Amino acid sequence: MKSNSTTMIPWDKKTFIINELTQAKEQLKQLDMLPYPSATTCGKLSITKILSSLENSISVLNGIESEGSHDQPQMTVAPPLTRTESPPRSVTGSPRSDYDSDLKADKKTLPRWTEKVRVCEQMGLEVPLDDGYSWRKYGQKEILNANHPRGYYRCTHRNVQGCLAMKQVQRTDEDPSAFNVTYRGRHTCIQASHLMPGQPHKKYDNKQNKSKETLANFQTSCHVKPEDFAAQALPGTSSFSFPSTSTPTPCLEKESDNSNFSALTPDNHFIGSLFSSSKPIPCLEKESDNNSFSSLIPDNHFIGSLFSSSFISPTVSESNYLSTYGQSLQTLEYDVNELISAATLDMCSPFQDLDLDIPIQSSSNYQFDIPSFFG
DNA sequence: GTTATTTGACCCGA
DNA sequence: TCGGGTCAAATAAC
Repeated sequence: MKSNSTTMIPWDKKTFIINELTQAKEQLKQLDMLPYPSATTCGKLSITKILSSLENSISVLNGIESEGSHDQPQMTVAPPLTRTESPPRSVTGSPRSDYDSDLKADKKTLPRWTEKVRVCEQMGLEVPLDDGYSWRKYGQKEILNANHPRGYYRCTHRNVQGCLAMKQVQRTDEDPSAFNVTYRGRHTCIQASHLMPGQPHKKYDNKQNKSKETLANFQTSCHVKPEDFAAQALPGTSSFSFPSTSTPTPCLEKESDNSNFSALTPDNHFIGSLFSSSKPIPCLEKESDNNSFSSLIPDNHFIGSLFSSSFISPTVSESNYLSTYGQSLQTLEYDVNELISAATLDMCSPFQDLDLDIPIQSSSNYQFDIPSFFG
């Protein structure tokens, strides 16, 4: 299990990151000034959110700058804690085991954050789609003043690997297609292996076939330049489209207080999902209630917040990473690519976690080499 | 047979 | 006392 308490950032790199974040912010501001066609209003919103995320990241880094040693400033990235949960207990009231006692102690300090997940009604989903982890439902409860019950889930590998991750899922009253998902604790299990490219989630084997077809088509026929992405996002340019597929790829929208990405093709199909081999992605909207998680992600993943939802757990699914990577290409171009390169060189990169060989070049003529990327 | 889900009951904090 | 969270037996699904 990785450390999630403190993270050290060399002083010169921190300054560099601040500069790069600032540049990225300015570029996004310029993009934000451009008019958007109606089909890309989600993207417009995303830029606003990204700007917010950048500003928060910069302010946090500046905050570090003003405190402590300049040689080795410390960035505390531990997420905010809530202690609203009563410890587990046995029916008899007696401790069940030392293991459970440990769980009891650990659960008091579990991080907690909430995301709002929206599913497309046309998908016919009754619950938010799998977030890449395996969950086991252990309870459901009617909640006072709520029209819908709250489901309680814990990590499937809780008993085997002692993973304390849990989540609560509750449909919102105001929007039946939206769910509030409250996570507690981070995964310490080895689910990353289930999520590596080429190893689809077993629950979605059938549904993945068409996504794989899409991926195959995409791999064999696309070389994507950042300017291509930009062109389709900007008005007055020819629209970009991916190879046709029999599977409409639903849109995905992630929101948080600090970051937001929507990578939508002209017909509102989510680009990132084309990078995903694990499962189809419904129209999701994730909205974090936790500010600090967006900018400061444990394990030095804070930079990932620029391109992802509010929280990236250590073993986040590849679809999240891949899709957000595509989004980064689409929206941030040169400066941010350079920023990613710098940040991932010396920090614990989410891409490194996934052992992905992603070529990021500091060139305006950069070509996203899909075959080698997926090779 | 194994694993996951459902659901009523129990426990605990506010 | 009440409401939220969890347990665990029963049931369903694979």
